[in-house]
Formats: sequence, C-alpha cells, structure tokens
Amino acid sequence: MVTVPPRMIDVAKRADVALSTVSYALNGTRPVSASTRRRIMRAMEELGYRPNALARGLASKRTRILALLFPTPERGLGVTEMEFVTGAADAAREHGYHLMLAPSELRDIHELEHLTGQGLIDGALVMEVRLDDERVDLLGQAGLPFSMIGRTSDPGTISYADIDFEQTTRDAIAHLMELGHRCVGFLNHSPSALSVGYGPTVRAAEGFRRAASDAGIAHIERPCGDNAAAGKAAFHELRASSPELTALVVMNERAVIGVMNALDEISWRVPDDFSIVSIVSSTRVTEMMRPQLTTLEPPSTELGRLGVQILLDQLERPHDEPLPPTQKLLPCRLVVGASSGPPPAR
Amino acid sequence: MVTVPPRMIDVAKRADVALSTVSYALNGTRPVSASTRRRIMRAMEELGYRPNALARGLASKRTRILALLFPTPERGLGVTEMEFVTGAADAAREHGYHLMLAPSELRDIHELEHLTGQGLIDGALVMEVRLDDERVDLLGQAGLPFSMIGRTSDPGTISYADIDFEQTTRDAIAHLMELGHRCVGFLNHSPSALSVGYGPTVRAAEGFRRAASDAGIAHIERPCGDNAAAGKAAFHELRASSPELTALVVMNERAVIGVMNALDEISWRVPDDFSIVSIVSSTRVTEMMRPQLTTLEPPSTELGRLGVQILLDQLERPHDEPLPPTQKLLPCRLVVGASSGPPPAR
DNA sequence: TTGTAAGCGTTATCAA
DNA sequence: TTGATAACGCTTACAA
Repeated sequence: MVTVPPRMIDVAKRADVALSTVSYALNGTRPVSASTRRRIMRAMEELGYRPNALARGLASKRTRILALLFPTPERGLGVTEMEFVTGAADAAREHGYHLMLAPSELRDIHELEHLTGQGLIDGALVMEVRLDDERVDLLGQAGLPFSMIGRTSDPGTISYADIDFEQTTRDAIAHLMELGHRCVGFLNHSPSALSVGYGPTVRAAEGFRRAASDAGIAHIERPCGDNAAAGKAAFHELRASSPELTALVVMNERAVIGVMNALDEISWRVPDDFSIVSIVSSTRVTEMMRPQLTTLEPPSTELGRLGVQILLDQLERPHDEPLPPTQKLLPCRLVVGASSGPPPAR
Repeated sequence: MVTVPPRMIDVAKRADVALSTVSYALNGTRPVSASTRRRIMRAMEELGYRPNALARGLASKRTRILALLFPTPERGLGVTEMEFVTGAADAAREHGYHLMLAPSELRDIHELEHLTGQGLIDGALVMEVRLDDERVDLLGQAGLPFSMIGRTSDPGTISYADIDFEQTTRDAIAHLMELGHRCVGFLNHSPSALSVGYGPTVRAAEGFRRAASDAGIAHIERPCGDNAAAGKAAFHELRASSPELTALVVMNERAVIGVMNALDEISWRVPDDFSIVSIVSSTRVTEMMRPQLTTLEPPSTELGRLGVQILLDQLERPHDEPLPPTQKLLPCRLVVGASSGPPPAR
C-alpha cells in the first residue's frame, strides 16, 4: 500500500485557510494571527505533513544544502580530515542545513561545474586547498558563495578558517628550545605536496624557516614521502648531513614512525637521545605511538564547524549588505607527550 | 552583473524544437533523430546549459541523492569509518548520484523522519548499525529504499554489506594456533557498545566464542573501554585471572596501546612473551605501532562502495520487479606484522 | 519522430 | 490579516 504524502494544499483545506497562508505560517514570512497559526499547526500534525524540499527550493531558489568539496588523495584521508567532515556536518545540521559530499579529484573539475549549475546547493565549503586552486577559481566565476578550510596564496575577500602554521611551527620550536635544543630539523610532507602547492605543506615550511631564524637557531628542513620507509631514510640522511641535530619537528603522520624506527636502528632512545614533536597531527594517532608523541594537535572539528558558520554568515546576510569576509587562523594545541625532552649532552 | 542561467526552453528555442524534445534528448526517454539531437546538443553547449536538479526532481520524483546515516559517537570516528564514507561517496559519484551526510544521533530519530519526508533523497545508506536499530525500523516504515553497512540481528529482506566477523575471528585464532598458541583471549569494545547491541561488538564476541570452541582451545573474553588506560587495566586483570594466556585478539584500536604498555610494565616483549592480533582495524593505524601489529584489516572502502551499489541496484530496478536483497559478508585481510609469534616456553 | 500541455509542491507578488 | 494565482524549470502522458 502506497500512501501519497500530504501536500500543503491538504493542510490548507483541513485548516480551512488559503494555501498561501499555510506557507506564510510555515516560514514566518508574513504575520499570521495566532488562532490561524494554531489551526494550521494542528492540521499539519494530524496529517503528518512534511514540506517538500524540492518544491520549496525550486520556488525560493534556496535549498539549504551545502557542498563539501574534498579530494581523495591516493593514500586516503586521515583522522584530521574525518574531523573536518564531522564538524562541518554537525554545524550544518544545527543550522538546518544539509551537507553534500562532493569528492573532487583533479580531473573532474568540470564535475564541479556541473554541481554549481544544478541549482542544488546554496554554497560550498572547500577542503584541502592549494595555494593556487582551480576549484576556488571556478567557484568564484560561478558566483557560488563558498568558504575554505585552508586558504589559497591570496584569499582576497574569500572567507576561510585555517590552521595558523606560523604559530604552530613557532610553538613547536619554542617547546624544544625551552628544553634546551639549539639545532632542530623539520620533516615535512612529500615533495609532491610541496610542488603542487598544498597549503599546509608550504606554509609549515615557511613558518618553520621563519620561526627558526627568529629564534636564532640553526634549522634543517626536508620534504619526505608519506610512509614509514621514507621517514626512516629521511632521518638517516638528515643525521648524516647534520650530526648536530637533537630534535625533529615532523609534519607527516605517516613518516614519523619511520623516524622512530631509524632511531631504534642506531639505538637512540626517545627522548633521551633525540626529541620528536609531531605537528598538525591528531592525538588520536600519536597517542598510539610509544613513547607517546608530543603533538601540536589541530582543532579539526572546530575548523569544520567554523568553515560552515563562516559560509552561512555570508549566505544568510541580505544580498545588499555584502559583509566583509571572515578569515580566521586557529592555533594547534600543544599536548606534551613523552617524545620530547632535554637534548643529550653529546 | 548577474546573468540568469539558461533554461530548457532557451535551448529548445535555439535548436528550434519543442521543449519536450530537449527533455527527451537529454534523458534518452524517447528516441530523437540524430540530427535533432545534434542541434540540441549544440544549443546546450553554446548556452552552457545545465539542467536544474530541483525542477527535475520535482517533476520526476527522483533526485539522485542518497543519504548516508552516520552517528557521531562521543570519541569520534576513525580511519575505518572515513573509508566507508569515501568509498560510498566515490561509488555514488561514479553512478551519477550525490551523497548527503546525515549525522544522526540517538535523540534525533525524528530528524530522520524529517529527512525521509522531504522528498529530497532517493534512498539511504545506514552506517554503524545496531542489532536492534530504530533507524532501520523507521526507514522501513517510511518506505524509503535503503541498505546497510552492517546489519541488524534479523536483516530480513534488507540488503547489506558487512564484515564477516565469524570468519575474521576464526582467521585470527587460526593464525595464532598455527604459531602454537593454545590459550587465546579476546579483548572487545566497550561494555556500552555491547549493551546497546552494536553489531560488530556482539558479532565478534560470538564469533570468537564459536571459533575458539570449534578449535578446541580455551578462551577468555572481555569487553574494554575504548582507551589506553582501560586496555592496560584489562590486560592486567586478564593475566591475573588467566595466567596461561599467551596471546590476545583485540578488537579495540584505542585500547590495544594500553595492552602494549601493560606488557612493557611487566617487561614482556611482543611477540616473544606475548602475541597480539588487532582485528577489524586499519593498518593505517596499526602500522604506527611498534612492533607493527598483526592485523585483520577490514575492506572498508570496498564496503562503502558496495553499500551504495546494493542500494542503487534496488533503486534502479523497475518497481514491479522486486529483486531479492543482496546480503554480503566480506572477510578481513590478514596482514602479518611483528606482534605475533610462537608462544613462549614458560 | 515531434509537439502540446498538464502537472510536480512550493514561494511570493498582487489584491483585498 | 488573508486569499488568488503566477511563477519556479522540468517530466511525461497524450496527440499528431
């Protein structure tokens, strides 16, 4: 047995008012007398009425659907990215919006064009932003409101929420310097992430360079493949070229285990012989390591939520008041583990 | 400058055909002569036409949008869940569908009612299923097509893709027995997961019980909070009550580190003094541990994809041919690490 | 093979 | 404060 869902006209008849009055009562777009409203509400209850989102969207040109653009890199997304997603989904729901997943890979930039043209979404949230990101350009041209988790090299008036990489690298170095380190290396993400201009990779490198230089300490940096083997090799190379190194700041969750293994190989203990700080990395992962890594953990869920809020601020503003963009940088939180200690007296 | 997007009628005029002909050409719902089609396609190109998804959905009653129902447990989702999501999103996209995120917590079962009533989605994919799941009941009543990643205690004719927990626990035990173990314990998820009837928790426990009994070996099982401290405590208790234990099968990614720490405390080495197998757990996580854990890794991405495919099979079948449900159990893959070896000769 | 026109279930304008 | 009614942009009988 298939029953047809009740429509607005059914509610109107039952409440003995005009169709439009029901609409106004529902949206509060126009004053409706208390008694009429009551009758309407009652009729809705009794019929189990649910407004049809499609019809509403077609007529009003607003769907209350947001798209979340996320590329799926070969090796998959991690805990941090999952938290962006759940944070964003949660915030959207709280504001009465839906979040649609739009997996966007390089090749389907025109799938994105498809998305924007469909009239299906009110706005978009862009994840995993590159310094020069064609998705961002496209959204701009399409005239679709959007915000970023991350940012391009020149965000202009685009709203975003991003991690404060300068601050994060500075905090990492400060933590190590307080412990007495004077020669700290930086192990970054892969060369390819660097060369495609993946925001976090580039900004962390710059931040580290700046922070080390400001602190007046030597620093060595290196990109590194996102896997244990690359991490191990990178450590051995770094040590060979810079034997005075006493600590490493690592922004590469997959490589850091390789560094630990490399240390094992030469029988160095952490943190007695060498210190490690994992930055922009979830404690959910670094807690699993022994010794538990000192971590600068990004506020991922918060960033996801913020990205949505920023977007909705734009969307819900009347079109004639443009509203200046919201651009926020959030710091990572230092979680001191057992992987950082005073440098050895070699 | 705001330009209005072209509509179907614009295409029709430009190609000098009727509006409906454009529609038929677009959907292939009715034969259209090659030349007419060409003219239409050309007009679309020239105008940069994109069909309006809302109007299409309103008229056809099909939106090509799927909902992904996932609850967000207090402590967040892990890598495995992220892979469900990306797998599902990917599969949906390949079939020309969108995936909408529907974070559903216990309390908002009526938000779910809202979702189903909106006419916004063609079907749903339910994640994190419990043996007795009210979301499943509700979807059934709402008459919305859906499939599950996981399954209820009695799936009936509902399609699903799930992990084969029987097989997985059997494989874990077999691996340990081959190494010579004869007394293997099982560390499960939290008591609360067990008591709310979370599918994997209950099924893995049953599977383990059965597999151990079939293998004719002693077995001890215990639920355990999802954190390191609980894991450590659980190990000490297990050892106290069953000193003959030589290995542990663990289905608790967050607790397993606690077990390792507990072993450290009593100076037992893995795998020389004690073996560990982590089941239904991503190698992306267990690779980070030292020694790298022997793992039974679930085919998460595959499950996500499969869940969508199964759902689409139902959706795209003509309504008069019901189609028997697809119910699939996928095995986990054994990845032998360095945490399992022969039992000690104590 | 193509055209005509009646919906789909809302919103929002124009009157009253 | 309320009512009629024309969009919204498309699908799909029904006709030709």
